[in-house]
This record gives sequence, structure tokens and C-alpha cells, in this order.
Amino acid sequence: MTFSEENYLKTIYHLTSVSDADISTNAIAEKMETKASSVTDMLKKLSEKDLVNYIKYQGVSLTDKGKLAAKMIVRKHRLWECFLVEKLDFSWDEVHDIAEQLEHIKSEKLINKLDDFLGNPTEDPHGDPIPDAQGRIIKVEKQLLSEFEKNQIGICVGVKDTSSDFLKYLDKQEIALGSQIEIIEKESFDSSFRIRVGTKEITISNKIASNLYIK
Amino acid sequence: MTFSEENYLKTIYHLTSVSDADISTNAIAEKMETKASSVTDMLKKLSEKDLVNYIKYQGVSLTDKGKLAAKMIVRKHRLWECFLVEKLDFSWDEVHDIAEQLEHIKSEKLINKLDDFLGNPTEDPHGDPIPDAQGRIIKVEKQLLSEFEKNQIGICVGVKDTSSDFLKYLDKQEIALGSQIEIIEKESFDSSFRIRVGTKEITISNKIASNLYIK
DNA sequence: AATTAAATTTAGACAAAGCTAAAAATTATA
DNA sequence: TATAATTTTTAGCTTTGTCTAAATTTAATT
Repeated sequence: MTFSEENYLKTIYHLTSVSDADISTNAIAEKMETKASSVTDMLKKLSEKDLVNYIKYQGVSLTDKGKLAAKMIVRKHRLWECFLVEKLDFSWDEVHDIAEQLEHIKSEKLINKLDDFLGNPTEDPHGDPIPDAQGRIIKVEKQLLSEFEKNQIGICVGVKDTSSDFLKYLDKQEIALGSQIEIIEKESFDSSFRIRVGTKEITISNKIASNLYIK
Repeated sequence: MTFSEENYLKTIYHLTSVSDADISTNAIAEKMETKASSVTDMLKKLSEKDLVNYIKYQGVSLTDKGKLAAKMIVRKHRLWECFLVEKLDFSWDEVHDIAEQLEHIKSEKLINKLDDFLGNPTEDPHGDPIPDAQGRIIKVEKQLLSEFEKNQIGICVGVKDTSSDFLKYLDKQEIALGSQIEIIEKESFDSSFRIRVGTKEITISNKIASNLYIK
């Protein structure tokens, strides 16, 4: 499997986890910052290899084989992210691009040994679940902070947006995985939130609240 | 720089370290298991980028820029090999192919952090030197066991051949880096050696002795 | 020195993965 | 429902890195 094929599978996998329905050519093109015509070419190729179910003009979905392959790439990506943060002391906003490269290294033995070396983590540094060697995922039920009501208290367990900008903002506000967050006030005018993080009180926009997972 | 370009640079670097003279197209082709015509194409490209000095029909050598680039690839390869052996518990005969992939990961920060994580090793699991971040190499003077004479004693500090077969043979004979080796007898007929490794006495062929570095 | 052999390069072709522009199918709208 | 707008696909071109076969240059040998 080529790097490019792997990237397409991963993208389709991620898009599927949001929408459930078949994925459109344009959606893939947009996510991958490529052209629709390139996507069409690749879908034919992946279909040929039984990695996706593809019908012209109708969109695409992963076959079982494709889904497992995608999960293995996600597994690698997230395990490498753990390695970078926990062992090499990278911060959580720096690891994505490097993991994007490392996820394509081909060696099952390597990834399973890495898994053991890291103590078989179930989540990556952004709170996303890590599939095991069989592709099984432990789902943690979690809500967006934006769906919380006044006086509710929860623990930050993940981020939806993993962009460097967002993660650096969180660092600045001292919001990390494991932080306790309490809703003090919900401003009805702009849907912003007054929250307590640890001992500090801060105001965050609705956009921020819509990208924080709480349990 | 593409994977392919990096592989050519690395190959030229390795060939240079043996012969010193300009490298021939065929030598590169043979080492890389590709065709001479493909090599010619790539040499033009590398020359265009000032990574090699290339004159038609005359052979090729690395420029300073090319040599530094090659050293950085070798640095990455050998640091990753250390990681695999020391942290993930791979054996020394398993790491080459995986490091061959990992050496192409692009991130200076990553490789320098990995270097620190490993305690800034100066040699890889086969006894080969690891260039530092500036490309400097600590040269250790070492001899082939085959050049030793009767009654000489030394420590095994490296292997010339790093093929899995050879390394497994050494494991079987309990010869490892750091093993003390004493020449008991040199058989003039076939140039084989009777040696003492630790407490055991064994006989090894000249081919084996020609691939073991001793200090 | 002439000829043969070997090494090297050139020319032209191919597969992968991308692109643009045009055609076709689907969806939305008047 | 007919037309317009959007989406998707097709056709053809480009680049990278490879190949084969032919041409050229260098080296070896008579």
C-alpha cells in the first residue's frame, strides 16, 4: 500500500466517523486539499483493491478490509504521538505533522513493540482513542463543553480541533487533559462561557467550548 | 529531498568510505539493485542540486553539501537502530530494514530529541559511528580480526557485514560487541582461526574473521 | 593502432499520482 | 418539468523515478 492510498483511507475513515453516510468525492478532496478528479482516480484504485465500496456519482464507504487498514494507520499515528509526547517530551501541538510521517512506517512488530513500550495506552495526547492490534477501540462517552449547562462540572478528556493554534491557546489558558472545568455562567447573547479551570475563572468563546470534550 | 534522492546520496556516501576514488555508475546501480540508466538520470538531478560532482563517463563524488546531507541520513538511520535495540528490545539483526524506513522521516527536532533520549550514543548496535548534529564522527581505530596474529587479544567492537545471516551466526557463537577474543591458532591452509571467545574455544572461517572488527 | 569489450549515456516508454479543462450526471430552482 | 447550478467523472497532460534498447564513450586486447 502506498503512502497516498493510506492517506485516502485515513481521510475516508475520519469523515465516516462524523457523518455515517457515504462520503462524497468533494468532501475527500476538500479534506485532503486536492482536486476532485484526483480523488476519483484514487477511488477507482482503492475499489479495485476491495478497500472501498465505490459507485460512480454515489459516494464511497470503507469495506471491512479498508476499515481495518484505516484503523491500523490511525493506531500507528496515535501511538507515535504518545511516544513523541511521553518519551521525547514534545508538546501536544507539535506532534501531528511528525506522526503524519511516522504512521506510514511498515512493520507490525515495530508498532506492537512500541505499544508495549508505551504501556499500551488507550488514548493519544489529544484524548483520541487508540485502536488495539485487532482494530478494537474503547469508546469513552464524552460531551462537548458547549452542550453543558450552568453549574455542571466535568473533566476535560479530549479536543475536537487538534490544530496547533487551538492547542497553544489551551496551554495559555492552562486547560489540559484532566483539568476540572465548571460552568459558572452561560452568556445567552453570544453563547460564550464563564468557566472555572482549577482555581482560575476565565471566559471562553462558544467556538472554544465547541472543541473541548468533557466527561 | 525525496526518498529516492536520499537513498542515492547514502549509497554514494557508503561507497566512498570504502574506495575514496570517484564512484562509478555501475557500482551505484549494483548496490541499489537498479539499472545504470536510472542511476545516470538521478546523478544529473543530484548534480543539478549541487549535491554531487558529476562528470559524464567519469564517475561521481559528493559535494560538501551532499556529504553533510548523507551524514544526516546515516545519523538518523543509526540513531533509530539504537532506539529499536535499546528501547524496543529488537535484536541487532532485525533493525536494518525498519531503520531504512525511519531514516527518511523529516524533522531535525525529532532526531535531536531522539539523540538525547538515547543518551547521545556514539555508535549503533553494529559498532558503526553515529554522526552528531553537525556531521562530526568520532573515528575509532579498529582492525579486522583476520589481520590479527596468534596470541593477540582484542575486544569485538564492530561488524563489517551487517546481514541478518551473519549477525545470527554471531549470536549462535555468542560473539557480541564487547566480547573478548583471543587468537589461539591461525590455520595457514585455509586461513581459518581457532579463537577463544570469553571462556569458549571455537573455530571460525576466514570469511567470518574478515567481517569482525577488533580493538 | 585497430578492434573488441565493457561501461555509460541517451531516447523513448511506462506507472503513480497529481493537475486542468471539458463532458456527463445529479441536484436544485424557477 | 425544464433549466440552471453543482458535483463528479473523463480525457489528456505533467512530473518522478523507473525500465529497455540503442547509441556513444572509454577501456582492454590483440
